[in-house]
Amino acid sequence: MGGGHLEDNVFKQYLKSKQLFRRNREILRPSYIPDELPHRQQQISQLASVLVTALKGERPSNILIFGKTGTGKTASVKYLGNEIKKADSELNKVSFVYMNCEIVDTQYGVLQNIGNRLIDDFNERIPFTGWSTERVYNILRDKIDEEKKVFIVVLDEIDKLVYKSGDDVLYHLSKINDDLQNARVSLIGISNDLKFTEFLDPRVKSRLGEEKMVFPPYNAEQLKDILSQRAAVAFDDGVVEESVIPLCSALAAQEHGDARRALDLLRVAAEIAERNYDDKITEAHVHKAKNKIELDCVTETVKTLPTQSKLVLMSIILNEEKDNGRLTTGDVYGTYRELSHVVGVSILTQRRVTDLISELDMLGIIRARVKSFGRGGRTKEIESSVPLLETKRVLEEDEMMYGLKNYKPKTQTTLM
DNA sequence: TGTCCACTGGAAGGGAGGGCTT
DNA sequence: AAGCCCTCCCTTCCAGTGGACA
Repeated sequence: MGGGHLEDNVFKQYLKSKQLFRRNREILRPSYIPDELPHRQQQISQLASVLVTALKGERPSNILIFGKTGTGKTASVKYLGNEIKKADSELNKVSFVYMNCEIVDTQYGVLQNIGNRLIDDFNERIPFTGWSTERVYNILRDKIDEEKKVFIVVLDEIDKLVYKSGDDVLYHLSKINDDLQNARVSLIGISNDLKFTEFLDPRVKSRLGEEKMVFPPYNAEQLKDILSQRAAVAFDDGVVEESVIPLCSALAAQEHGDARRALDLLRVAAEIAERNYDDKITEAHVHKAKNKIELDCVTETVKTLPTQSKLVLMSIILNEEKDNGRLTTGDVYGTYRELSHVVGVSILTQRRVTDLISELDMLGIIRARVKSFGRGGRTKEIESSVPLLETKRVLEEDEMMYGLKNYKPKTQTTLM
């Protein structure tokens, strides 16, 4: 490095740049649980009034909590979990087990997971596969019953579990108290789908929903309070321009009052500002953040798709690029067969591909609606709902798809 | 009014892949 | 090694269907 003037030194910008985050940026992550949850006092005290029974050594009623994403359900429950642990630290009569059923979504998985939380000895752990479910249940039951204790088991995203694996586990868990001599178990189910209880066995439904609560969405004002509270800890005074927090709140309020979204907007805006070496967070950063979040979300989902789904998605995109009117399952399947042949993977049946299409629809990557074309038959009408070029680029990054660069499908879709 | 198309989506089950048990 | 168990991904089979057209 020759003796350059500081002006043209590569480190110049770094030296000049200012650290925007005062502390750990975790504070702006939705998973962070602050000491106080604004605008959730009512829900928290209602929950507390039910759960306090546990501290008296008796079983609290089971609770079902409903509310859209980002309405503070998980945060409130975890917050109470911590409070209970504090209150119980001397007596140690209560155990709090939290589990996310989107990650653990099988009967076996749920039982195994709860069981292993209670087993310290590594050698006694329940293996993630191999045993019969009944055996896992028996171990779990015995383990729970060892002490006179109250177990509060939280099943977050419980609807996912029910849709995937039915209600057998819930049946057993909600009835486990009949098999216990000493301990007591109470369940807290968290769901953002109000209707999932319709899929439950009536007995399970009534046992699980002894208490029900709904978390309403936050409005823009409330979101502002939440953001201000966290921003005050995360940033120094004056770093956040005045209009930034109201803007984040307003944008998130449009998305059914999603606090998670509001926090993400603010955090990503700050990150963008930091990367640009700006010393303030402005509205422009928030708008950029909004686009980035949306695009990242798509990119991430597409990237993590299994190969076969990627091929199906690619087929849809290629067809759409040709733009020949409506796109049906048959068209997509035709192209899909072609592509699979080109890249040399096994070709799935149309039945299976229908399911993959439905999955893509559920992920929000495409839109697929069943429609009847009279004599033309009844089938899904498909259109992608992501930016074509970007998505295609992401798909092409997959080694599997190398052979498809610049590939033009041959299948002629019949024109309208 | 009925026909008939091009699928849809449920049911059942196979088999591979993880792993435990004896 | 043989015999289990549980889950995932997939196939086979098939009754069912909305609505344009004859």
